[in-house]
Amino acid sequence: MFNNRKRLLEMKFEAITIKDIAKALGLSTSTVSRALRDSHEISPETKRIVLEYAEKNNYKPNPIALSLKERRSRSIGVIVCEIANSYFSQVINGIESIAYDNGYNVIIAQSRESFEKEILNLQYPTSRSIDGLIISVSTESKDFNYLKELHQKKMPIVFVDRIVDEIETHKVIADNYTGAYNATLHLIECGYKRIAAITNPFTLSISRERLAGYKSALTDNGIEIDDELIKYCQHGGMVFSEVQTVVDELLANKNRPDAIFAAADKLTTNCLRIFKTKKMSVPDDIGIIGFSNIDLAELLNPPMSVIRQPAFEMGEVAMKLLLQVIESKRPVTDFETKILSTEMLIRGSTKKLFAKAKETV
Amino acid sequence: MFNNRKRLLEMKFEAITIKDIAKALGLSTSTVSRALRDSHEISPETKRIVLEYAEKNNYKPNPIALSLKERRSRSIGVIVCEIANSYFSQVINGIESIAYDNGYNVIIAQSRESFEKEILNLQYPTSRSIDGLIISVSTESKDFNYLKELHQKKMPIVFVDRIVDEIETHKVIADNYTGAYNATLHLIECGYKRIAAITNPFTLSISRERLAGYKSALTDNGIEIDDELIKYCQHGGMVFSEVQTVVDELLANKNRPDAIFAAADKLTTNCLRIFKTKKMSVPDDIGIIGFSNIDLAELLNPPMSVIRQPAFEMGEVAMKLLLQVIESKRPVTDFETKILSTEMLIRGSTKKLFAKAKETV
DNA sequence: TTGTATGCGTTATCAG
DNA sequence: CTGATAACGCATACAA
Repeated sequence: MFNNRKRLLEMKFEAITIKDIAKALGLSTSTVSRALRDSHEISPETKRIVLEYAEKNNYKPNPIALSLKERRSRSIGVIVCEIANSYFSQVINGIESIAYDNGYNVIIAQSRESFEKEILNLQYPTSRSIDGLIISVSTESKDFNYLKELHQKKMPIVFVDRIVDEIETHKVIADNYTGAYNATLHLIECGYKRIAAITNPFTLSISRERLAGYKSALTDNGIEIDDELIKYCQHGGMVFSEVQTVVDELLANKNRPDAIFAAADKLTTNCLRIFKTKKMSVPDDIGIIGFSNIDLAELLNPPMSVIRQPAFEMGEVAMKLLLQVIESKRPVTDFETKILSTEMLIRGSTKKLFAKAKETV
Repeated sequence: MFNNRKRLLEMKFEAITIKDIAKALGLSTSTVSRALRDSHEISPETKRIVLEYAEKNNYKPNPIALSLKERRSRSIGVIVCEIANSYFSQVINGIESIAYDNGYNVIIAQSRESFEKEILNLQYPTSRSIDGLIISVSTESKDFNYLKELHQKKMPIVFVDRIVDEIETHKVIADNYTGAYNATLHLIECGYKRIAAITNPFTLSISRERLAGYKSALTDNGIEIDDELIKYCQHGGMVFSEVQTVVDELLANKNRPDAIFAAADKLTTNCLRIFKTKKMSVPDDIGIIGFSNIDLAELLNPPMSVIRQPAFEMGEVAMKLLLQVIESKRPVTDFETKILSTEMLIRGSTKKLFAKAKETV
């Protein structure tokens, strides 16, 4: 490739700058700048001329130059494990909507449940091109030093869903404990006795919270907790075979579970996929309930009930909190944890079972 | 709020700059800059010192300053109507994956099917803070002058899915014609005679392509096209009531259709939702097939078949094309339109009908 | 091999 | 009311 740089410059559109306006109008750049910002110390006549010329030539301030000067980019970073996950895409939807209303850009990156990618994603934009960060940590992440450092350096951070307890900043989560408790309770009320749980690694806050709810529901109803019925998926269900393995283990159990509680979106989806390939009907062969935010779920009369998180709202709340910090309407020390309620959608065959169970009472 | 600006400066972390390193080491900024870039004209000793100091103090170049200097931001813009739509979230997934591999940031904005928002979203980042744009136009957009202007100004643009014919640039689409043709054919083969179509406005390329496929399949099989059976949703199904209205119109038809072809993700989903509220079972009362990329669809033994677009791949291809243009590995005049195949997933009751139809042949 | 000066586009400070 | 100058952080042409 020959003189690439020069060619680039030739080809690329050169937008009009303040300097161009100044030259064309025989003014100084500072006058033009002030006129454009409608400063009171500029004569109406000059203002008119400048504004007119700017309008006609479609002048737009260069956001990058502004960012350099103001040391703020008016953009925020969002890191989630996966965009094409209905829960996270709904969260992002909420974030974007508030960001848009406030003139902020949203830069998105996926960790794909990999700690390494999370760090890499953090590094570049983090250094100085984003004003704040909304993050849901990956299943793989155990070492949060990088985030801690960032936080100490005063980067505004808001955690959504998968939070880090040790870092004191704003957090937005669903009421995972209650959600899991009610889900497990529902299975119990349907008549199931041996209820297994498939969950993400214990390193994730959501796993701990949901597992606690699951356990409480069991003990509150006089069912003993069997650790053999609790299975962890290290990669959060990103690797299909992983879910397959734990399900196989469960089904091979001498004392096979009669129901499963899936503690995360991806796990729920993959569980269903497995039962499909095994040609097992759910919940005739096995009862199942899981966290899920997939849109179509409620439409297709699926064979299971789901716990749904207020994803869009969580995104909105997270972005609002982040804005408060960025625009320092709120000191960094005054942080809070917002807990939003989950919703349980009871339907399909579980519903019938549930009704039957109620009848016999 | 008192001296906000000053407070901001105090609070905000000031990252280390080249200037700081130079001062600390008693060197000039240019020497430091060159040492960091591993220039050959710097002595190994100096390099070592600089690199060591930079490492120790966790120096990171300021991306914004770099952008200003190099007149490129290493970030691209993506505009879709809705992120929380499984098709688009999968496209974005593909875009992000290629962008990440090449060190690009992805800035996302939603038009929410509104032309006004599309323009507004375009304006800010477009001016100079993105190096390229991937866009899927909104249902509302009829006037593409803004995009044309952008294109003339040499902003690299790639269209995905919903393209603009008049603008000569790279385009990535699914084979909508064939997808719609096969979908309609499938309904015909299932024994349906009066097949309605619910579609987005004709202004969208996908609507035109899909409707053409639908019509061809009908005429090829000796079925007359009935314009009363073709219904348009001006807001692309974003407004639920809109879909409800057209479905009601169809069902109120003296000569009621026995099947429906839904020509877009959102329309398919909302059709199902309507039949659910009407307590109509699909396809016992009415046959239905539609475009849909929802993940769970294949898992729940849904009552319908779907046409699926290769969303992730479309995103990947779009980003690769965009990179070629941005890094001028390819002249702007040499553009191409990539057409990727759709996939039809036949299942549920439609499958049984289909099998029965085949038997009787 | 290193340093000085300049510019990227903008705004703020100070001077006129 | 307006203009010259410096600065934001970095890279590079030119000097030494």
